[in-house]
Amino acid sequence: MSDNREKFLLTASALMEKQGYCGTGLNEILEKSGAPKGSLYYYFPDGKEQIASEVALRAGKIISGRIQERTRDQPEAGKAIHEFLYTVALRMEETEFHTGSTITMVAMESVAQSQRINQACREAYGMIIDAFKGVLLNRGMEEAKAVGIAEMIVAAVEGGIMLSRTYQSADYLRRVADHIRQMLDSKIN
Amino acid sequence: MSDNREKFLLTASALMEKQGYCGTGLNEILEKSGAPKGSLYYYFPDGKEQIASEVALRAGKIISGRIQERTRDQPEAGKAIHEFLYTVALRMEETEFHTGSTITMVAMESVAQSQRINQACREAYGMIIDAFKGVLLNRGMEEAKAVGIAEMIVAAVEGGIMLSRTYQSADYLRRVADHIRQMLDSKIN
DNA sequence: GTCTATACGGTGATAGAC
DNA sequence: GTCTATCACCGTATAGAC
Repeated sequence: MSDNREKFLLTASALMEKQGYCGTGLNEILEKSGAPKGSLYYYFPDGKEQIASEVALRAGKIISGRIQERTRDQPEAGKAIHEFLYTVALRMEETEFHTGSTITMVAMESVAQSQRINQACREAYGMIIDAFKGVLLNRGMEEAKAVGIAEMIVAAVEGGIMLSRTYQSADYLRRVADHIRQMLDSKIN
Repeated sequence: MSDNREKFLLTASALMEKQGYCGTGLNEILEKSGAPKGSLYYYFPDGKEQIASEVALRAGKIISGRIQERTRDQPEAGKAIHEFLYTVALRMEETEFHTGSTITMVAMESVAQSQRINQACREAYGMIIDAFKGVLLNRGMEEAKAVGIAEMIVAAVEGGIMLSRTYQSADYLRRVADHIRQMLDSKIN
């Protein structure tokens, strides 16, 4: 829990979110973090692979945490998730669309690169799916149905983020959010 | 339209689909394609950037073409798209999940890398969205509605492919396909 | 915990001969 | 059209001093 370790991981997250795993060099992370060069392999003895794994897990924790927090006060599932996704869209605009896809960036490359990173990405996505599932369960949806719908939400949202990133317009994600809300409202039957 | 140029582009497509833009080296493409080393910058004077752009555009053409062909004989939109997506799922299983995401792989990295590649990815996604839109229009859906739904389909499918890739299970994509069919059938009202 | 130095292979790209 | 040689730079990782 050292300060320099934390600084390093934070910078690595930002850079990999923007450029991906292969596109981000250790030297670049070192530079931008301002962390001491000598301590890299002290904190991360397994090198880049370990760093990327921790970046993915960290993102999974943060995002699932945000989902829980920001949906807490809204009793309707559709409205709660819709509001959350709109804040994500806003954040994408504020960060020049270099945000909202840490896990995706690392996950896509990991399949051909590293078993360890791939496993971390699975766990990270698992946390997010579980978070959405929790929102649905708390509003009275039955377990079996909630898992499937939570997966659908994650798929649609990740795709929407990807389109928004490519076209540099958060409206793709917003339309996905609108559709999800509409779907959830109709599923209440 | 030389043979060696074609060989080269084909190999580049396969490798970038698997490993992404930064993760794929020109030397690797050269080796695996068997194309002559000396002709790389003769066919692609703008280097890697040009290659990736052509890879993305090529993928857009191929995929949109497949959508048109394989949905032609099925009069119901929901069923047609569902069947198409199931063939994609099958193909993912057959290729160890290194398939179905050429544009996505290149697109995610391109935003921070190259304006030119990014533009090519927009056009490529445009072709795919148009292809799905065409399927819906041909079955009688009105224009304005069709664009939005086509975008939703692409978002959900891309997200589903990404989850399938990460978890090495085509069932994520299949569940997305099931959901899309259900959605389209209900939209007929 | 942090530093410096360094090893070693790889990267995209270019020049000039044939 | 293709080849070879070569460029300058970058990548990750390690060793050993402090």
